[in-house]
Amino acid sequence: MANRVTLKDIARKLGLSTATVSRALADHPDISSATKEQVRQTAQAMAYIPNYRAKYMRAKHSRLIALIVPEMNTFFVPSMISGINRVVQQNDYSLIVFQSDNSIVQERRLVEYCTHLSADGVLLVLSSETADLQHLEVLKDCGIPVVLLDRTMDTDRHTTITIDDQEVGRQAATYLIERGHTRMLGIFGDHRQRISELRLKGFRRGHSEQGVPFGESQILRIAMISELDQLLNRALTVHPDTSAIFTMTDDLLVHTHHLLSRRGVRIPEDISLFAISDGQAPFFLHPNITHLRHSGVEVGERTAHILIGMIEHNSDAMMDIRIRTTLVELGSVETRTKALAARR
Amino acid sequence: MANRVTLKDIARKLGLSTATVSRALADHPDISSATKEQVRQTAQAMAYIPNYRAKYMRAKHSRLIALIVPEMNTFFVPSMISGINRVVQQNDYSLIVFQSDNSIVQERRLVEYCTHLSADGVLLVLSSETADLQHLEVLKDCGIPVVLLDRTMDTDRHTTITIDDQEVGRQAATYLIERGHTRMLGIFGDHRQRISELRLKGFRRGHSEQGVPFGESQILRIAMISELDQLLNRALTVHPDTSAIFTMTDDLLVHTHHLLSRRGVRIPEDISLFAISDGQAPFFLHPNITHLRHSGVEVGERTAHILIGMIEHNSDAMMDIRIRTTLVELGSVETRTKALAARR
DNA sequence: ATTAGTTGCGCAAACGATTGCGTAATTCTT
DNA sequence: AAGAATTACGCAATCGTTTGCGCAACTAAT
Repeated sequence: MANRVTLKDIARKLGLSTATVSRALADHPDISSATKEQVRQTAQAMAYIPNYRAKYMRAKHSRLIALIVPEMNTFFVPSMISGINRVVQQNDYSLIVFQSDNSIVQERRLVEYCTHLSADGVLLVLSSETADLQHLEVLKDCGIPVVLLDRTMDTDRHTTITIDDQEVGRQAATYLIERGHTRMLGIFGDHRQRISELRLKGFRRGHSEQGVPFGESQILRIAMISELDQLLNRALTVHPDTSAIFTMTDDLLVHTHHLLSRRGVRIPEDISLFAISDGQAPFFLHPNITHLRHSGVEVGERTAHILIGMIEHNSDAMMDIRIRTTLVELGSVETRTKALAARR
Repeated sequence: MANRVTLKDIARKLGLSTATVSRALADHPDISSATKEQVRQTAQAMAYIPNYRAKYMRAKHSRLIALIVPEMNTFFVPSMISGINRVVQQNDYSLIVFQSDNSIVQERRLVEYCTHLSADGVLLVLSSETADLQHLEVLKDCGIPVVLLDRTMDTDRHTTITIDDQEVGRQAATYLIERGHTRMLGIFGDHRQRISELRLKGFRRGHSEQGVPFGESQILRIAMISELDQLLNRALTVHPDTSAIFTMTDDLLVHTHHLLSRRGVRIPEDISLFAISDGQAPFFLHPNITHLRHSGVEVGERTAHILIGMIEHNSDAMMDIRIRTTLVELGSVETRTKALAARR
């Protein structure tokens, strides 16, 4: 509340005009170096702090980038934010983070709020309730570029950044099948999200390509983590011959890992475990988990670069970018030669 | 970039003045309900979006709350952010998150940036390099309230919110000693942080109160998680009779847990494990880890409430608030009756 | 010595909203 | 019916900057 020092104050003190002071501080060529030095010193002495709101009112931009995530889940999102943050800061923007709590109502509210703030760009990870992208039109109207990432939808009106979810699902199935696993469980997220359906689709395709049957009862769709316990128990009862489990996220991985351990299941001797992961959790679980690495930091960094590019070049070329994943082989998958032999 | 609709545009279209339009939209009693309705409709039709920067330039506030964290570590910070976020949103503020990467230089830069933004308040988790609080004076000068949380310093000039770190350290030691553990390892964070030193101090006191010796070689100070492996190995070699390990954070917990598992150590049969934790990780590790729960969400919520109180009541009563912790007994600590008997 | 060019600075408008004050038209009072 | 009170709106200043333009003073060129 303490009224801040303004350009006018400096100007008055020095007997100059605010225009001159402003230009001096901006190192404008019209101002003599003597004056510049003087202005700089008194600004310093008077503890002058520029008012960005006033500054950016005239400019058409705010150097603010908004990120809306459904939740700060424990694994992927924090690394993603780290990545985004780094790039955003490097380019002299600020990141403002919102959380939609997986609610479309909140998501709509937040998107609208971005326009109020005149954010220069918006990064959006869709909530699980989001069924269409109409609420993003207001951003288009304001000329605010949007990039959808991680949890996206099919769209030709927005740039999206994901991994090739279907391909990654296929790779997972293929990897396990090639190591002799023919009876496995696939644990997937909320089926309303495209990411879940794509990874599942790929997982199915991996099976069919290899001629391995894969039935509905081998699929677990987990909308809330608390459901996992019961569903996993049931599936393992129905399929006592399960030799491998695939989890499509870190959250699912760590909880599955725990439930298996509690059951006394040895990994990988009894059941192999394979995941899509940001690459942190696999290293503190025992044994370390073989996974397809999907780096949150990298996703964040690339996304931020792209958004900033869109902002600064005013481009709205719609792209659909796929981040590569890398296979990290650790100790959680066992090769079943017998089973393999039997199949041949 | 598409130039947005302003009050002036609406006014022109309706043959009114901007003043009337502004008041109509603000539901000012001076305006007739007929006019209000008309204005609201055209505003809607023209897709009018208020410009918050202009709005808040006159007001002395921005409804922006800044949070500076050293890093988005995988456990405590995300839950804390969730908690903060909830309260901030409920009170119609927005949260803007910055990351200092544990660098004092960045922290300084970010604090200064908060003044540029005219944030209404600042939440600060100190970086490990921060040795004094001088860089916060500029906030005081601007009348921006600050609350230090989680990783703080001794100060009588700022409100701080932590758990009673020393007491919690003491409780941890006491808990383990009462269950017959007299040879334990304590794993602590960066020693430059007060939080580490306090928890260690309490841990020591717990020992001395119970008359149990506790030497330097039983202490591991981990500034970077990569050092843990080597230091833990060495300590376990020096103290092969170690029957319990205490970790002061979730990060240290999960990595310690992994290293122990890799060594083939059974928990709790061979070594008991006890932690201070946000309460998530203990449930996905096997066995579940007995811990003193230190809820990030609660810390975040309470902190946000306090800061908002300071903002809105313009109070600068310096407080030092302690969040309570709760003991959650799960399966990672074994009672050593033999050892206990021997001691008596 | 006159013209032309440069240097250094101020005036004032503008960004988009809010708000104290003034005022015309209407309604109420007695 | 004349004054008082109310209603509904507009004028213009204001928040703190930036910036196009104008202009005086000085230097350089002819």
